[in-house]
Amino acid sequence: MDIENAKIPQATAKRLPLYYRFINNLHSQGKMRVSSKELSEAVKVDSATIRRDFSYFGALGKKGYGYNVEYLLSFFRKTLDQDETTSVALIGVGNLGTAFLNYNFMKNNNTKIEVAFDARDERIGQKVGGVPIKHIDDLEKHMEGISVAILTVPSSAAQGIADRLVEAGISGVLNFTPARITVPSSVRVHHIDLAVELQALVYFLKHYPLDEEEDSQ
Amino acid sequence: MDIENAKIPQATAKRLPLYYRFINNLHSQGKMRVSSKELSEAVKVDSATIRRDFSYFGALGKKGYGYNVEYLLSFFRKTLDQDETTSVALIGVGNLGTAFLNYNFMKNNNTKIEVAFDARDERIGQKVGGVPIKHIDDLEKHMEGISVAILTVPSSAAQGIADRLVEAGISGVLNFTPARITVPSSVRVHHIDLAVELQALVYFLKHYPLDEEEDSQ
DNA sequence: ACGAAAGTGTTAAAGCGTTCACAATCTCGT
DNA sequence: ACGAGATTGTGAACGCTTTAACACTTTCGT
Repeated sequence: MDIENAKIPQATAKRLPLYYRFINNLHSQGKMRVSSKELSEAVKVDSATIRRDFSYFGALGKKGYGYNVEYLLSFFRKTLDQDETTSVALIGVGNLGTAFLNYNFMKNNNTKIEVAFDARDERIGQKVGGVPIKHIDDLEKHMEGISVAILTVPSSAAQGIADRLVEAGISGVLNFTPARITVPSSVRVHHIDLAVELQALVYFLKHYPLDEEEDSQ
Repeated sequence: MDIENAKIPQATAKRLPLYYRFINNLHSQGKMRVSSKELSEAVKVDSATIRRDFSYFGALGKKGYGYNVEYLLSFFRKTLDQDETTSVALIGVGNLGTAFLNYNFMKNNNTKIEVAFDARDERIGQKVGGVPIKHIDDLEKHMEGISVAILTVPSSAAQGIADRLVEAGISGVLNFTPARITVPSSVRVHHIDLAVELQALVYFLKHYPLDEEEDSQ
């Protein structure tokens, strides 16, 4: 099954969760069918791109009709492995970490934050968003079955914790610290740098024509 | 001056804030020179890409030597308009919003969050991270001189507030809600969807070979 | 039952971004 | 003052992504 999946372009793969959520919305609104044009307006992705994306999975739609919402939904559920849950740990229960814990990921997602870690004693033993908080010193004791970590710690602590996560066998890290962490090539790291995002937006505003539009990602 | 700037690829523009921060770090460490190779290891961007990026601004380095940190720094300061501050409003003082307010943006940036808005009465009048909180009903009264908005509200409120921001003359929106907002083409919107980022990371882990590495953005 | 309208799936082209590879240039120790 | 070593800036190749465009299929109102 991976042979087929491996052929899907990365750009497409990044849009799948987005498609899935909107199709989910349509379904709960009771909508039965949808065209690439309609979907395009909702998710702000060119309709040709949507058709192309879908076509990597075969012929999901019908010419002259569009896509059956129910069918699309069940297809995406399978494809995104919605049934098989990925266990996630969150490191650093500050404001950003708390935001994540309170976000109801299970609603549409195949991921669950099983455990959170913090360095402050007064936090230990509490639950936030239903997730128990453990002490960062005990990281290694609670990492069984965890394959992904969300890193929302001060940037000075990032590399040290990353090293421990790698040691504990992590597969992927979502890094919200400004620090660019170094890990073995077998570990996938995605950086999301809030300050950079804001600064980049400002740069675009100042230097790019203000009347033709592309979109974020 | 825009004629020159408009030629810079978007991918490059997105990396500029990142470069700027690391050059800043080097400078405060007292480093006098840096090569594209060194910088590459720090920011996790291919050294050829860095040289290419820099070359869009002319010849910033010296062959056989590298780049003078001080010169690079002053150049980037100019280029990123570090001197001219952009005023930002933050809408929605939840956990995520609070994280932003406590982030010291002025440290390295040309942006300042001047005002925050929330719908909960008990929040009004407080300050978070030095930023005063106003009631969302009074949005229009406090938007003078604000050109960018950070949207950290519940997604159900996103479009309504976006409409009001547009009415108030906003230029750019950093949208953290899962909702894809609709705005005139003269307004730039960047979406950052935390759930999608996490889900995309998981998807990559499951479906892409685990031993060759690219990087986030 | 037919024909116009709708809308997919895909081929082909254009656009963008990254990376290779190396000539040109500068540095620096001796 | 020289030559080995370092490192840039960039032409060219490559690969990925988007977009245009349209043949083909299905729908649906009359």
